[in-house]
Amino acid sequence: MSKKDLTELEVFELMQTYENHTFGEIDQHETPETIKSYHGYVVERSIFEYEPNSNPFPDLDWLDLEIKSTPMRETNRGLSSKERLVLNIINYLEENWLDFYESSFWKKNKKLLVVFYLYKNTLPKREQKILKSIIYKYPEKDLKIIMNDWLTIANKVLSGQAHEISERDTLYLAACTKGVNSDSVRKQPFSDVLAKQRAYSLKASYMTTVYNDYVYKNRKDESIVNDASIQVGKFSLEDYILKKFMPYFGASVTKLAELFGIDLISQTKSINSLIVNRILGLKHDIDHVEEFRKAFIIPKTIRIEPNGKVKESMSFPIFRFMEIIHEEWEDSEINDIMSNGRFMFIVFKYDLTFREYQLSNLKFWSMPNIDVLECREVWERTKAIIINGVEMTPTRKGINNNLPKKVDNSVMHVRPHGRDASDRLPLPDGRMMTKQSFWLNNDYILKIISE
DNA sequence: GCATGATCATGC
DNA sequence: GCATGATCATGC
Repeated sequence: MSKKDLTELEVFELMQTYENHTFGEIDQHETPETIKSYHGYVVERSIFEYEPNSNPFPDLDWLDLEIKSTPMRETNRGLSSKERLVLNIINYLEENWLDFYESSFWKKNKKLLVVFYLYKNTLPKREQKILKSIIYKYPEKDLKIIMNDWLTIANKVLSGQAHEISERDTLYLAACTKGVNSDSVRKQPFSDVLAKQRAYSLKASYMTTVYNDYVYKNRKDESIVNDASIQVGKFSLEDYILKKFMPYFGASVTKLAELFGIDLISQTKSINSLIVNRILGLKHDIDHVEEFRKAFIIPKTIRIEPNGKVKESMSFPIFRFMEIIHEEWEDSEINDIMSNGRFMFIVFKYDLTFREYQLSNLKFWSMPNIDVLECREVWERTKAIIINGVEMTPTRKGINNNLPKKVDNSVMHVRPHGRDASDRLPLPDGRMMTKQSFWLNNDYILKIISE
């Protein structure tokens, strides 16, 4: 039977038969592993029997179905998408920037057959396995966010700023660079400046959530938007979140706690987060908000003290000494957070007149590349120190170490982060050390939220 | 007052 | 019991 006769359901059922199969088992053409898009080649040629191409219409055009393969990898937090899902290249000159439904993105990618496979850097490509294949249609509320993302990209091009496009401009759909090197540039319609070649892509955070939605249907993710929350071109996800906070700006922590029925006693370390949860109307943890996970939005509360300063640096998840020594910066969790995360800072500021903390500001922010480089420097130094053997010196205040300190870098440092000092992990040389994590410097945070 | 080691509160 | 966000504590 020709593959051209298959219905959508039959395509889905066909792909299920390949789950847990390696690409080597599927391949009927001895596809060389040196091909960059090896996995896609194998699926398209050996399962669907056509030559990979760059047509403007979907691969299985009679079904409006575009085929995509994407790697998942194992992390400390379960499976997560290894990279963004790259779609078609953007032709700035020929794209219809006035109508989303006429765009090359929508025409080619309105419906996707996504083949998730398990990536392991220890395995050759032919031994990597297909995990799941799904036929993916964007849920209505996702589509609105995607359309807003597309408009953001379109507006950059229409104002002659295609060279200023950044992946961080958008939430789910992004324009990622695509080309052999930074010399891959293209003309844009409303400026003489050449712009980097880019492709539409779905963010890795988005793909991770799509995968987990599919595999773990009873997940704890909680959505904060519905189909009507966002208006394309008028009201973004960030506008929507801001609107939820608006009524409470200027209110004191005491008052907000009272309003939401939160007991103030013995909750000093969590009171501000609890208030934020209630403002967003959450039942569960703020880390399990669907839209935050898809867009990689990282909520953080910040306190400004009576002296106008941020006293505390900002912590991130611990790293494992035995893992960081084998990692590269590009694959590290902290790089992912700083390069791809979008921070949502909720600021509580001490008011000198009323002598209390008040909810004062909400700010979305992404770290500039130049500061990510600083983080990298700290990370590389941390890795080197751990490989060379950490120096630990007992003092009256605890055990001092020689990992990167706040005074060493303007952006990030390393600090203990555990239940207490006895909460430890092994070092490469067998000694144990209190768990550590990366922290953004308090003065750096103050600078960001003051801008 | 700051820098940095240590610890608390919460949710899963 | 652990991970994590947030804050505390104290020597200098």
